[in-house]
Amino acid sequence: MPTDAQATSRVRPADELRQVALELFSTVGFAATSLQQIADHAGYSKSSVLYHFASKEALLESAIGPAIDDLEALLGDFVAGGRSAEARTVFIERFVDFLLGNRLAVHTFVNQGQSLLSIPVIQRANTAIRGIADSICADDAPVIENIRFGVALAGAAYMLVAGANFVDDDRKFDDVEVRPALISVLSELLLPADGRSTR
Amino acid sequence: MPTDAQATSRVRPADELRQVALELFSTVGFAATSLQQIADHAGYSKSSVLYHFASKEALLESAIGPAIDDLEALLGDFVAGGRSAEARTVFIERFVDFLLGNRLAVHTFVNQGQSLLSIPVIQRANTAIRGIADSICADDAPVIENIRFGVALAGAAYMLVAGANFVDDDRKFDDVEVRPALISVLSELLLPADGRSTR
DNA sequence: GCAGAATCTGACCGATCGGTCAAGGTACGT
DNA sequence: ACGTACCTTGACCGATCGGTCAGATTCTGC
Repeated sequence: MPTDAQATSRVRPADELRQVALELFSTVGFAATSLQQIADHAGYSKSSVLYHFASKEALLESAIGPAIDDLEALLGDFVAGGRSAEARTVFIERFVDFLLGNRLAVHTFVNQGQSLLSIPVIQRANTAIRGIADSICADDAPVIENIRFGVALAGAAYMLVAGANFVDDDRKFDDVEVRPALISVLSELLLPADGRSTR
Repeated sequence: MPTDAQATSRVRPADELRQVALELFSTVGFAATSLQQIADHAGYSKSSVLYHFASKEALLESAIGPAIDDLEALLGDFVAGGRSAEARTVFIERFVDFLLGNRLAVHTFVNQGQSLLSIPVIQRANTAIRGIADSICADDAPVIENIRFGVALAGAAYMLVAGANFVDDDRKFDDVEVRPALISVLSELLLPADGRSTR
C-alpha cells in the first residue's frame, strides 16, 4: 500500500464526526444543528452519522462526555485538597487549562445547560458545575460570592468561543496570551481579597 | 360591560406573545423554539402568532429590539461622557440596571449572537456590544483588558438567567441583593485598579 | 479467492417545521 | 340591520427533522 503508507491508521470516522458535531453544537446549538448539517460538514451521509452513533443525543454524549469526566476529576481533586488560597490558586490554573483544552464542550453545556436538561450527559455537567460552585463558595457564602463564581465561570467559558465578537477581528486571541490573562482575572474574582495577583 | 370593567384595555395579544416568545427564546433558544410552542404557551393558535407577527424573525425583532434601543442609547451617552473613572462608575450602574431590566433579551442575543448572525436585529445587537467594548477598552488595550470586559458582560448576562444552576435552589436571587453585588463585581473588573470598591 | 465483518449510502417513514390562505367570529359605528 | 375593521382559527403547503432499513461497497483474515 504505497499511497497511504504515511499513516498506519487514518483519521477515525467517529472522531471526525465527533469533532464536527462539537463545533456545530457549540456555535449553532444542539437543537438547531441537524444531523444532515453534521454529515455534510464531515463529508458523510446522514445515514453514516447514525451508523456510528445511535442517535443525535448519543453523539452529543460522545462529544462532551470526556470533557465532563475531566471536570469531575478536577472537582474531586479540589474537594480533596482543601480550600486554602494556595489550593485555590492551583485549582484556578488547572481550571483554566481545562477550559482551554475543552472550550467547545464547555461552551456547549454551559450555554445550553438550561435547554437540554432532559439529556443525561447534560445533567452530569450541571451537577459537576454545581459541585464546583459549592466547593468554591462556603455553604453560607453571601450572594456576592455566588455571583462572583457565576460571572467567572460563565464569562470565561463565553470568552473562549464567542468572545471574538467583542474585539477587533484582526486582534485574534492566542492561547499563550489568553492563559495568563484568564488566570489573572479568575484569581481576582475567586481568591480572597488579600491574595490578589498584581495588576 | 360589568364583567371586564376593571381594565379599560385588556392585555394586548401582541405584548403577551412577545413576552412568551422572549422567555422561550432566551431559555430554549431561538432555533429550538417553534411557533407552535409559543402559541401553546400563550394560549393561541400558531396562525394567530403569525397574524400578529409576519414571521418568526419579526417576532424576535419585536421582542429584543427595544432592549437594543436602550443599549444603543446607553452606549451613546457613555461615548459622549468620556472615559474617566467617574463616568465609568455611572456607566456600570446604568449598565447593571439595563441588564436587570432586560435580562431575557440580553441573555438571548449574548448567548445566541453567534448562531443568529443572519438576522438583522442580532447584527444590531452585536454591533452595539462591540461599540461598548471598544469604548471601555482603549484602542491599544492589552488582551487582558478585552478579556476582562468579555468576562464581565457575558458573565453578568449569564448569571441573570441561568445562574440558578450554580446556587442552591432555595437561595433564589433577589434583585435587591443582586444589583449592588453585580455593580461591585463589574466595578472590580472594569474600573482601573485604584478605583476599586471595598470588598 | 472468498467469507464475513465493517462501513457507507439512498430510499423511505411519520412528525414537525415556518408559513399561506380563506372562512368565520366579535365588537362597534351608523 | 349592516358594513367593517380587528382578531382567531383549521386546513393545507413544501421542506426538513430524527431515525429505520435493506442493499451496495470496502476491508480483512484465511
